[in-house]
Parts: sequence; structure tokens; C-alpha cells
Amino acid sequence: MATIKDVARAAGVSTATVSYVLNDSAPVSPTTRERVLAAAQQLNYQPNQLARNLQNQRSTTLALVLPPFEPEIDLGGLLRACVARATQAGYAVLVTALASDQSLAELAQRTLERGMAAGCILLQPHGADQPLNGPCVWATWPPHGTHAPAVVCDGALAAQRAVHAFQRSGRQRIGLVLAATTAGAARWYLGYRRALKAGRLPFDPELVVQSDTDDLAAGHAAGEALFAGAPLCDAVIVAGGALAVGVQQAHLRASAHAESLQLIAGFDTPLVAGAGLSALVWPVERWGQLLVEQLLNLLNGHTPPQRTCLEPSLIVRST
Amino acid sequence: MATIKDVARAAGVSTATVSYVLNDSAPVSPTTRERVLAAAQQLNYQPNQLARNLQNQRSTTLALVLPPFEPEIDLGGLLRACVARATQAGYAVLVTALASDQSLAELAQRTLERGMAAGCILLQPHGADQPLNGPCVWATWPPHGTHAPAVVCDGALAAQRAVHAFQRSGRQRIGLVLAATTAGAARWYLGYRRALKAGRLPFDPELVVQSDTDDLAAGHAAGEALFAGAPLCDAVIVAGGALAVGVQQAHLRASAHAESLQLIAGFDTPLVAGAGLSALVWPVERWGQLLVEQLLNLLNGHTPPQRTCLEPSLIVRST
DNA sequence: TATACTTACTTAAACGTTTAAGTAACCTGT
DNA sequence: ACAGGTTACTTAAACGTTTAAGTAAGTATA
Repeated sequence: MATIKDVARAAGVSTATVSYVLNDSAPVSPTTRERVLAAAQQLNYQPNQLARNLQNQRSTTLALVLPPFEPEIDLGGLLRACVARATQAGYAVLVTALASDQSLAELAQRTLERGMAAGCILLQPHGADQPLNGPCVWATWPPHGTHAPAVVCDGALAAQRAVHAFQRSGRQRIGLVLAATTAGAARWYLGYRRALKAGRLPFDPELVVQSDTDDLAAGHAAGEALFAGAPLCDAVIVAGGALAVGVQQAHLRASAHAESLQLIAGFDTPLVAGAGLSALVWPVERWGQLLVEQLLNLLNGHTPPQRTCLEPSLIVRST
Repeated sequence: MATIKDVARAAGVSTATVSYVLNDSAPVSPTTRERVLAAAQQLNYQPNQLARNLQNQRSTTLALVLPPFEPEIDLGGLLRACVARATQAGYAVLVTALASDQSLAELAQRTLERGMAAGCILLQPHGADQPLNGPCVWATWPPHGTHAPAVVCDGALAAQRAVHAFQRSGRQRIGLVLAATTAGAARWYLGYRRALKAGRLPFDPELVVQSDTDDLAAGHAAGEALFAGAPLCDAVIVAGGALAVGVQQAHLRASAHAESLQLIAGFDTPLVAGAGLSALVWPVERWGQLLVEQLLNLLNGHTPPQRTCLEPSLIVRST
């Protein structure tokens, strides 16, 4: 691997001049510039990023911190979007995962302090016990009292949109199923209550079910709880993927007239699509893009940190 | 951020001694060792990885190179497995994506030459026009003539397993649907032919359909081609995820007696699961783990590079 | 014609590590 | 008592960059 010294020697100049040419950070005569570029090309010179970052005291890498559990989101799509936007800005993306015994703050902090990344994108709100002070952007609602920027998929908007859709097709008794792993479950609830009030629908606490996890089994349980009551609900919004499919299956089992239930899944996972459920689609591509852009902004100090809410769109499917 | 100099000053020793203590690469007296460790702890010292890697002339990062299209595999799961195993070995994982105009070799080579990673895990066989000579491990069948190690999900094994399962339940006319994006499509075909021969079943070229992409629409087209012929096939193995669901839908549309078709999807994506299709499950966790281990082996030169085939297991679902 | 300014480069220090080579102090065996 | 060896440290160079400071020309100004 050729170094800057090799290029300098080949071009008959000092390493400084080579650096000036490559970064054009100082005026260089056209003839010299050409000699340097030719030498670099001929030696197939690639600047060493480690040395660059060490010298510049800033890494050109962004870290993506994965939660220990599988999130509802399309991780592959989000990753791809982040990588695309970061690459465009000359940054690379590092992925780190939380060990079960590790706190989020600890991992993020260490990644930053070791110089392995210039900033972090945090995919989960859990485990942020200690306050963490490096440049970080949250992909979910950050812990209370945090001033860090965030780009979130807002559950409140999701719930409102779903309730409106239900009401437009004449549904009156609308249920809500949440999971403990749902990012910003409180927001879903808030949007649900708001939309009910705005639509002049009564609120019945029995129509709200809190689940533990986001999987089929939990959906079955939630469905049983939901469809046990006497006045059946005729529409359900489920803040989950597999969870929604589980609720659907529970309903099919409990009731013969399956078409009397409208169901909207909060996240359009392939599982949900395969089951033919209507679902909310979040703009993953834009999400990743905005997360990276917010982080770059934070690093460059161009604009003050801010929070962005992404809106879902509704995709209607008929089973 | 505290540096090794700060620790040295605080402990009253030279930076060399601090380094010796932290890496225990040289004998240090117990009292000094303790003083150094105390100072490091108190200053919350984290060694700078950039400087370390620069000095040691080897990065502690592994690069995962994503293909430009969405693969059939569970990217999130694979990523998680790679990160887990790499972290365990003291390595980090960098993700890079191929731009559409870029060759695989170019990207991998540059990533290595810039010192951003010590080795690459390549998720796709396409675009490897130039030979690439850095330490790389393939996650699919590498281009011909390559001696690099690989850990692949073998389509031949998959096809054989599926044909056996079909034959056991009395099916005779077994179809095969491939996609251009299928990694190692030739292997699927090979296994299919072998299993037919082993099972003394006749080979009918009309029962093999080659598709372009792996999505629902392509599945519809493949299904129409497959079910147009006079002697209907009674079982199909589809080397894809969405593709399989498409074939299923085409069959439902074409024929009233839907239960007369057995179908096995080559990859158990959530979409396939949601559609209730039987499918082949690949051990993603082990895949990622082995990929990383092979790469580390290659870097350390412990064992010679080798190829590993992973076997799928069959998960049977009834619609 | 001496002076100041510009241009195009070079020299050398710095970033935070690791490690070979150097150096005191102490122990050992004759 | 003195060579030879061990132990526990320090000094300084190196990894591949960037960049402030220095310098030697050429060019404009008075």
C-alpha cells in the first residue's frame, strides 16, 4: 500500500505539497499539481483514513447502535438508507450491538471516546440510565429531559390516522393493542385518545390492551382479552407487526363472521403483508436519511438540534 | 478525553509503562501496575482505537459489503450475528453499500486500502469483475477461480431436501422456479436434477422456470408459465421469498382445487410465513458467526481458508 | 534600488498509540 | 570486588496524515 511519502518521492515534492494537492487546502502550481496527481494515480494511492482521522481529531464514521431485541422496523432498509446518506457525505457506518449486560450510555460513550465514531444513532430508548453527552441522534422518543435531536416515527400520528380511517368506514368501537417493546407506546395511546375525542367517540378502557412482546403468541393473548367482552369491538389498531397477525388469528378463532373486524397493523412488516393486513407504512428511507443528516448537523454545528416526526401512510389490504 | 499521556503523568510514569500495563506486554512491578490502573480508572481513560490501529498497522474492523438489491436473507439477523461474533473477538463491524455504478472489487479494495477495515465479508457474487486480493470471505458462491473462503447457504442441499419431502408425500411432477437474483441458482438446479435422478423421477424441462427478480409480480408470471402446460405439476420448489408467494397466488387464480399443490419456499422470510407457506429455514445466526470466524482465521493465518455449506431445515406450514 | 508583499514550496511538529533500544539499579556467583 | 545477568523502568522513533511556521524565489511599490 502506497503512502503519501511514496507519492511525494515519485513526484519529487514534499509530503506537505501532496497533501495540499489532494485536499486542495493551499495553492499549488498547475504543473506540480499535475505531477502529484499523476504519481498518486500511478501508485494507486489511497489515503489512510486512520491517520487522517487521528490527525484531524475527528472520525469520519457514524455508529448505529442496535437494541438487543428485534425492533418492529425494517432494519435492513433503515441501515441501507443510513449507509447511503452517510456515504454521500463521506462518512462510513459502524454497527454496534448492545450486549445484554451493557447500558446504552456505556456502549455509546465508549464508542465515541475510543474515536471509533464521531456520533451515534440510537435505535432504542431503553437502558439509557446515565445521561450521555456525546453527539447522538435518537431514532425513537428520547428519555425525558434529553435535549438531543431525534427523528421519530410518531405513534400519535399513527393512531390518529388509523382511528380516522376506521371512523370514515363507520366503525364505532375501536380497540388499541400496545406492546411493551413498542417505541413510544404512550404516544400511540395519546393519539388514540385524542382522535376518539375529536371524533366524538366514547372511550372504553376495556378496549385498550397492553401486551408484553411483539409476537404471534402475544397477539393471541391480546385478542382473547379483547374479544372476551360483551360489546365486541369492530376495529382494532395494533402497534406491532407479528402482534397484529396474532390478534387477527385470535379473532378468526373467536368469531365466525371474520369480516366484521377491521384491523390496522402499526408496522408494515413482510409478515403483515403476507397475512394481507392493512397497515401503516413508515418512510424508512427518509428516516435513515434524516437521522444521518441531523447527526451531521450536530457534528458541524450548522443548525440547532431539532426533533422531526415522520408520518405514516396507510396501505389498505383486503384479506 | 484523557490520553495515555495524562494517565502517565497522573501515575508518575512514562507512557511506555502505561502501555505495558494496559496490554501487559512487558513485566511491570505490582505497585506501579496498581498506580497506573488507578490513574486510568480515575481519568476514565479509553485508548484511542485510531492511534492503536495506525500504530499496529491493522484495523480492528471488519467490513460487511451489502449488495445494491435486497437479498432474500434476513439482513437484520445476519448483521446482528456478525456484530455479536465480531464484538466478542474485539472487532467492530463497518457496513458499506455498493453504489450502482461501482464494482464490488473497487469498493472492497478501497475499504481495505484506506485502512478502514482489516477484511471484508461479501454478501453477493455480482460485480466482482476485477480479481480482489485482500482478505475476503464470501457469503455466497464466489466467482469461479477464486480461492477465497466462503460460508454459503447451499441451494443444492435445499433443492434436494425439498424434492425428498415432496416425494415422501407422493408427489411426482415437481417444478422448480429460480430467480436471476438467486445466489447460486446453478446449485439449486444441480440439486434438483440430482434429487430427481436419485428418486427415479423423470426430468421435464417445462417444469423449470427462470424468473428475473424475486417479487410478487415475477411470481405471478412464473406461476402462469408453470400452470399453463397440460400435465399440471403437483409440487413446486421456489428459490425465493416473495417469488414463492406470487407463485402461490397464481396457482389459486389458475386452479380451483388449491390444495392439490404443494409449495416450498426457498427462504423463510416473514412474508412467506405470513402467507402460511412451507419454507426452508437457513441458520442465519450460525451463518454470521461462521463468516466472521472464517475472516478472523484468514487474518490470523491460523488455519487454511475453507468452504462451508450450511444446511437448511424444512418448516412445514398448512395454509 | 531597497522594501514589502505574494507565490510556491519545504521543514518539522503534532495527533495517540506501540515497542525496540537504552539505562540505571539491584542481584548473583566467583 | 567485579563481570554478567536480571529487573523495572525511560527514551525516542515509528505508524500516515495535516498544517503552522519558515524560506527562497519572484513581483509589485515607493
